[in-house]
Amino acid sequence: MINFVKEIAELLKEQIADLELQEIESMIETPQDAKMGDYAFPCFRLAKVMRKAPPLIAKSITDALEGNHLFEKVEQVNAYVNMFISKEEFVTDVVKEVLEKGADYGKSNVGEGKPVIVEFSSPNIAKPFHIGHIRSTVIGNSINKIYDAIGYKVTRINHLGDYGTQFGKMIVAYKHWGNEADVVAEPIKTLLGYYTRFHEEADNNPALDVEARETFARLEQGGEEETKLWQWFREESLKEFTRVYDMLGISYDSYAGESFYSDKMPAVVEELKEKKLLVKSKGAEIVDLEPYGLTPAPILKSDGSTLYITRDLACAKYRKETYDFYKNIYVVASQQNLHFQQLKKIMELMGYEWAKDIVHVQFGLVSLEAGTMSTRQGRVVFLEDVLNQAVAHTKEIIKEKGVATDNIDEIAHQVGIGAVVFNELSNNRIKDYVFKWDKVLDFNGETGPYVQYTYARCASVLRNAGEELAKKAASAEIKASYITSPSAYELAKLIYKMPAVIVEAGEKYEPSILTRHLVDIAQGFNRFYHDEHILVDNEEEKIAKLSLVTATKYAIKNGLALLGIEVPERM
RNA sequence: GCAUCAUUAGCUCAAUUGGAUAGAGUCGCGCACUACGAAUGCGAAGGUUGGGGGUUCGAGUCCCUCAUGGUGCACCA
Repeated sequence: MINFVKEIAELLKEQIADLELQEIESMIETPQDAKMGDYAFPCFRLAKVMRKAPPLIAKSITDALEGNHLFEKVEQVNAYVNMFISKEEFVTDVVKEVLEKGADYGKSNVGEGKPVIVEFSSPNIAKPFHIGHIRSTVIGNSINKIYDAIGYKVTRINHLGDYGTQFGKMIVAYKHWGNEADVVAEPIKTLLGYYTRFHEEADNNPALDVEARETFARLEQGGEEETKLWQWFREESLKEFTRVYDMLGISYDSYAGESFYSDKMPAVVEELKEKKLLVKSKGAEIVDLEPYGLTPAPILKSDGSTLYITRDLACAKYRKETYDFYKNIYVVASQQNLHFQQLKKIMELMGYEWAKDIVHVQFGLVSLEAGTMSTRQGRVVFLEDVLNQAVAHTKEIIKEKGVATDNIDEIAHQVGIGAVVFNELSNNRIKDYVFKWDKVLDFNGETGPYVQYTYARCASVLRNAGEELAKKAASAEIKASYITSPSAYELAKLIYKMPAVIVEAGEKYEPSILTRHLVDIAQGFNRFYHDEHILVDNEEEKIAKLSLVTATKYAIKNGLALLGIEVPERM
């Protein structure tokens, strides 16, 4: 496919000797309003080097570019050079490219196979998997897919919260009041019940806390009974998590959680001591980060036991040794900002230059209308319930609309789950939001179902055209002059832009950039669909238009796949 | 108190990282189903980009300051 920006930059370079090619390339813009051209070049910055008024520079560049086969028209407006690409050439190029690449359209190799780790979801064992967990889970999944698509070698890790003093409490509670059958029937709700009961009883009975600490100590030392119980809790919890992951179509390369690093901590602590970073303070062993504007990081408690950050230090080292990562990405809430700042700083102080490759992809808080979520106060919405509700709601709509299908369950699943995921990936990660049922279940406007509907519409047109024509549209030479109308051309431009959008979404760890672009493509198609009749009598025209429909279909399908969303052929 | 993130149309959010007249969706209003799917499209309306300074050819974007809100501030994870 022609790289227009590059081609234009080379043409401009002939006119502007004072700037580097790369700089010129970065200055080329695509105007917000199509009336001002496909590409624009602002000349303000040239005024100083060229010692001429910007509009005059723009004029001379415009004159020089005019007549080049690449352009249909070149205009000077004030300090801007507005360039209009030759439409037929452009549309032919885009459609051909998409049809050739098919399922691979949108992929690239900017990563050159470099290894990247994405840690995401990472729920705590024996705690409910609620709507707040959707963020890390869905954003992380998408970042994985995007990095894979732009040529990195990704490793997907679920860093389970399966370690810490809380498990001492859990084991004690189970031994006092537990029942095996209840745990098997409903693991998380039951275990959570034990956990809250422990806290209630411990308020009046401090002996329980002592017992919990001792129990955890035995667990750390590999005590047989404790280990067995802990493993059982872990397995049962994981079964519940997996149910949700299956619904979302998510899988992992590794479930190495916190406990995995328990035997790797002593070495790191030793290393910190050797490098004289560890100091004693108020009974604990800490790393003093005050010179760097951070609060001190405790590494060992007064009783010598370890902490969350101790494990994360061991974890980062292990990952570097095991995967030799180019980037180690943590998709974790912004609340843990300080933790990751400390982690990076300590790695840096230890002399690891790759500390800079630790990336904290943070996101805002999800709350409920009643306030922030609190499992103890029963103020919580379970993710599984949201997914099930969305699927059920979709099923009703499908019935209502009388969609002719014999796999209503599959479609309801694709659309219902897709709606929830798309909604999550629509906004900037950093924004806080309040979960509202009617918003998740609203399928009009800029939503997942809207984009999926557009896909189904493409599929429908191609079905109506018949297999033979659809095949021709996917392979034959097309008469591009039939698809250069404003709406067809705008649609082609949006499809052309998608691979670059995917790279940008990856570089910024921001799937919403892709989500929004898919809405643009869907809007572009629906406008085209309304403006023009596709299945006309003239066969050449029909095939040309169908090829654009086919290209749109691929773009939407491939794009949604990177968000972790499937597409229905009808809905 | 310190740190940090946010604040853009009634509501939910964009804005090519300093560029042209700040754009979408939604709510409400007015239209369009006897063409290929109305989970759609079109039109009108809606703005002192939280306030105030500054930097420059040019600021929603960068700097300072104030206000409001979220989050975090050593032995939880």
